[in-house]
Amino acid sequence: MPTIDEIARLCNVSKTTVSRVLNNHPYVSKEKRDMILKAINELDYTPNYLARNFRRNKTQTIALSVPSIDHPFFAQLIKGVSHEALSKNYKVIVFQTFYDKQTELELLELLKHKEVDGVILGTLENDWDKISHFLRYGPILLCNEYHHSADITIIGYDEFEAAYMGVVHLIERGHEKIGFCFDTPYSEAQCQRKEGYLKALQDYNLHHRNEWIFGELFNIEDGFRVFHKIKDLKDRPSAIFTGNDQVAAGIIKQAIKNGFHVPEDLAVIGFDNQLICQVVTPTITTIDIPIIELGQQAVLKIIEYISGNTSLNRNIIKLPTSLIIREST
Amino acid sequence: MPTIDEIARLCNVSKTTVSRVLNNHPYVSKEKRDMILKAINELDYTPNYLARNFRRNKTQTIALSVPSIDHPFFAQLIKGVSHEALSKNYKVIVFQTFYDKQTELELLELLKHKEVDGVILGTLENDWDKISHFLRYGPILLCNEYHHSADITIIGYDEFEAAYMGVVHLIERGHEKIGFCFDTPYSEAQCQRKEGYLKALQDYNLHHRNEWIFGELFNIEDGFRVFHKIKDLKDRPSAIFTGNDQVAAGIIKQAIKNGFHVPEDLAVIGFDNQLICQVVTPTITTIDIPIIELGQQAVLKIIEYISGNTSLNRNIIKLPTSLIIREST
DNA sequence: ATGAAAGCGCTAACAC
DNA sequence: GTGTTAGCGCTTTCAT
Repeated sequence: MPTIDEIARLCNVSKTTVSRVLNNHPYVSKEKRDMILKAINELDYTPNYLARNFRRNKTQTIALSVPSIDHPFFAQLIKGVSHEALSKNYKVIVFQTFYDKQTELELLELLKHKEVDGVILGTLENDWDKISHFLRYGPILLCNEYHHSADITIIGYDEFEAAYMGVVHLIERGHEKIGFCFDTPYSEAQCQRKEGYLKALQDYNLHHRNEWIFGELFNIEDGFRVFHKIKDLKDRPSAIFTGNDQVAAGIIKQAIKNGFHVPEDLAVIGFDNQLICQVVTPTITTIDIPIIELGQQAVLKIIEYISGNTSLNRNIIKLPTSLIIREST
Repeated sequence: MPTIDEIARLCNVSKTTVSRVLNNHPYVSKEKRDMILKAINELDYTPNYLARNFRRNKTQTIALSVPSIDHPFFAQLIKGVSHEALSKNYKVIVFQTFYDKQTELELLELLKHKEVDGVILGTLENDWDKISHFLRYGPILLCNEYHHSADITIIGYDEFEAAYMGVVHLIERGHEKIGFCFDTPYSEAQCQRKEGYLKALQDYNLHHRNEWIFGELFNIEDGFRVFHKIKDLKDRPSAIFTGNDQVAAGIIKQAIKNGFHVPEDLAVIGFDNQLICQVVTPTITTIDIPIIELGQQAVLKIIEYISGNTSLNRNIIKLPTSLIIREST
């Protein structure tokens, strides 16, 4: 591959001038510019980005963490982030934590090693004080997760309100015994949802039982399992807020198989508004989340920080959610 | 951040010695090694990978192209690739082509710019001669796509056999009028499937009609649409090979909605064995593909090429597939 | 408007 | 075993 020196030599100019042309700097005569451009074309020259990035001390890369790529919610988040990043000339490396603390810390090492310019955490496995320590190596922001005090930008939606909205919908459908599902108990986002659930019950003078609350639920198979737990209960809820379309689909599938009518015997509400909602019978009522926008916003913010235009500070951005009513409630 | 020079100065050694310790070279006295390790620890020093990679002329990054991330098949492929790459100390950047030729060529520019060390194409949008030109900048290999003559490693499975197996299953279930779906007509992989379909019909003395063959089918919504096309046919197929679980799910969903019995009125077979097969009613018969292994193999191969241990040549690797019989056939 | 020269942080060929 | 030295390809002062 030719280098900038060869172009310079060929054109009888200094490499400074070639560099100026490459970077669209002013103060290069049209004459020289044209000559250089011609040489670049003829030699099929491209700047070596490895060298350029080294010199500029920038990787033009951002890291995105997700628990697992093959989860529809995160696949969409990745899509949003990748698309926006690309249009801003950034590359994205996706890092799966598999819900593991250590793996998340390894991701943050990328920042320390100058392998990425910034990190978007789409999931949060460690306590914040383990993570904040890495802020001195580059910007980090939270997307789709929440922390009560971290001094960084947090991009998400109102988890409390979304859960409240869903549970109120169930109540308005006449349900008085409503269950609740979540994934990881240490997620503050999940805790906010639970508060929304409890607040809705309280506002309508309803009560819950602890045995109606189920944790560690992530996918369809978990939904299969939780249905059987519900079925075996002496005092069963008549409706359930699942917090996850996959879990909702799993519950519905097993419910039908076991002779339940949905929504009559068990109403189910999902979360995320994934395509699966439209394909399950009955179709699934759910909460729509603007996932793509979540990713876009995160990219725009992290680039702002990388460029140094803004200094890091606490900044909560909440995008709107909406209830999508279908057949399962 | 401290540099290698500071460590060297602190320890009264040359940076060469520090570098040797960093890279686990032999011939460093235990005494100096310990002293250097201690200094590294105290100063919280990490090598600057931007500099190291520049020096070594390696990015330690591979690119993976997929049509779209939020497609379950590709999400799993990404998962397989990422996981394997990580364990080999490579980063992965995922690139979505959105089935666009130009976007694919932009991805290959990464290779030219030295932004990645190698490329795994999980989809193929351009003619091969447009792509082969980039081989001089680094290794490229095909995963899940096929080309009749490209002189590179191609990792996939026997598309012909998989389709043949699926169609024979339908025939054995008593069907004589069998339809076929595909996504893009220019994909050689898809063409091989079609040949498998035709061969199966031929071996059992059956015929097809051109109106039973449907193209440009990718997702659930496309499945919705194709069902209506089938329904409106005067002479309808009684079974359909969809080549895609999402499409199968869409067809089934609409079929049920329109009073069809599945599989009695219309048998449907999917492809990929995604989780969706287990959640749709009836559950979907499909072809299982070892997607994760596909990704792993691709990574191992590309790293072999990057390391220069092997020179590029035509090499077809086909992993085994299997029929998973469920309720939709 | 242009060029000379320094240097980013690291590795490796070579000498001792 | 260890150090000296050159240099990867580029950008960026600074001088002219």
